[in-house]
Amino acid sequence: MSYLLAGLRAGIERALRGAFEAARPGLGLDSGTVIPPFTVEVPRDKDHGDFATNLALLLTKAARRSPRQIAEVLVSHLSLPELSVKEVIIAGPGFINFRLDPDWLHSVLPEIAAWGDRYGRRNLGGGRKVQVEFVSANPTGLLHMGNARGAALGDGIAALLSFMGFDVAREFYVNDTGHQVENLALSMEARYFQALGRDWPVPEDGYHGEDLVETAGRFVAEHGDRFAVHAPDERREALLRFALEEKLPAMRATLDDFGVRYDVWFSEQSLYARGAVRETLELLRARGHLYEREGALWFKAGAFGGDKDEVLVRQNGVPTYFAADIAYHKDKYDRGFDWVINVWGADHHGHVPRMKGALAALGYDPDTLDVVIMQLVRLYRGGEMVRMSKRTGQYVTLDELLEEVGRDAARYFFVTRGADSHLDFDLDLAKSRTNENPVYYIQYAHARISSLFRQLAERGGTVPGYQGIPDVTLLEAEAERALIRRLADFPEEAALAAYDLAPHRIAHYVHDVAGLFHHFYNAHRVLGAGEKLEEARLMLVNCTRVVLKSALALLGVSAPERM
RNA sequence: GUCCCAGUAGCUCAGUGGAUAGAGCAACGGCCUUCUAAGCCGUGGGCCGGGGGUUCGAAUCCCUCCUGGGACGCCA
Repeated sequence: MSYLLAGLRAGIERALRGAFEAARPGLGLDSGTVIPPFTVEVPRDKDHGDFATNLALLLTKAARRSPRQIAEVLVSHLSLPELSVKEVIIAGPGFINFRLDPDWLHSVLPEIAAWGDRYGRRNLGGGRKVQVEFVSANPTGLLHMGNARGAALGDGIAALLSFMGFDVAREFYVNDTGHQVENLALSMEARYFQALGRDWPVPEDGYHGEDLVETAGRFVAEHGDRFAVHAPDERREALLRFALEEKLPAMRATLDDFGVRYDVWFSEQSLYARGAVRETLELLRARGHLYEREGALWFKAGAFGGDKDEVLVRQNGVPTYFAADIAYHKDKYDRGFDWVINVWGADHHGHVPRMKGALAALGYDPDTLDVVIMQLVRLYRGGEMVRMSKRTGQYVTLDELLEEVGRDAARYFFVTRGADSHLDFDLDLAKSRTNENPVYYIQYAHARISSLFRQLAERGGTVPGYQGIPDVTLLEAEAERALIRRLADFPEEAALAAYDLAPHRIAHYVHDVAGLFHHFYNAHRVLGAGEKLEEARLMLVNCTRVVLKSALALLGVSAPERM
């Protein structure tokens, strides 16, 4: 709702609290009765007014009479000074409905025009530092569909929180050490010898992607066969370094093409290099949360809500991934983030309780860590599921997806569904240039408006803006009022989406706005509607453009001026 | 076996305590000498997986069962 509408809602809420207090004696409620957690919401059905509250329904037990009777008592004590509430009606089982003076809509467009591209922004965060970590793929190959969904989701969440006034940092955790990286080294070694004509198979659990064949080929071009005779450790080290120096910038470039820019690329290796892992282990040990068993060092995760205890240092003395991850999360808090959000694939959900447990063990509030668990992505082409297997190296990469369907469609499709729904990505739909495709439907609305403005400029006209607000009371057609009403929802929608860490709400909202615009556009002429009416409609159209553009920006989707 | 996610229109999914459950696509029927038809209008389509419970009120919360996916490693 517009800021004005939000104010009205807050005013109604206050008035209801006042009415509750005043109605205590009449309802036979003693002073110990607290007001129940009632809602003031916008009813789905327009006939039920602009706002409705369930307060009376929630008081039936305490007041021991029918909700409609309670509602009548409440309403008799209700005073709504200075609010543009036109009537209050008791309806249905006992809802109290508030109908606003319909003229309130007239204030929406001037409000949007005044805020411009800042319309919808809030300062709920007050500059609080929040970190969003997402993708964090192993630097061992190319980015796949799961990474892509994580990128779109994480970036969308970050954008929403930024819109809400948080100081947001986007971070990529680079797993540049450990078992997976060793696998990469061994896979590179195999591809290296293969390039030199030797029969040397890629390890069973190695990386079988074709990209390593090319990487090894470039290594040979640069270094020839001289590493063939080196000690294996040196050879693998050189191959690994070469691969990482190629893979990391490649992933960065891909994500850049996807419209995702990180503030920090955080190296896991760096945690070891500066002793952060050891320090964290010492801290946990000092707090009495570790013990040794069978030559390994264990964390008492079970005592902190985990399913079972977890190994932090193996028998062979090498810390586990989990140990490094704890050190990493401690580092996040040490850097001053007081809210930490991770976007993880569903295959990591079991990691959540022990990570939170580790934070609790270190003395942090585990509730300051939010982990958004994202379900898997399935690709469809021609109605058939595209089988993907990392082991065989057969999977569609993000690069290929961007090549095939383009950035906007990819970004939009990945955030159309809630994170905890499986995502079926229909490649044919995403790249179709027809009305089947929701991305183009929305972008088309923006392009149409832009086209209007081009023609207006050719006629020497200007878009009504900050000075000289036109007479918006002329916008009384149903299609106009419906569009204005929906534009008024934007700040509330953005706030709810941020609160739920759910960009898909914005995806649905912006589609809705586009639909209302197309409906309006088809029913009413803008240019040539008559001087006063044309001005008013231009203003409506411009405000629609502002909201479309802002909402699309939150999703990382462009707002084209032509299509 | 234990835990997590999902099950809503033919398909893909929104809606997670409110009043008569929505959208897109698909199906069917209309609208282009007029600001972009990548558009609009209309029609049909639902035991909200089954059962039980809590509540004035349940798609939404609880229990149980069924189905699909995922996790349960000194991998990450």
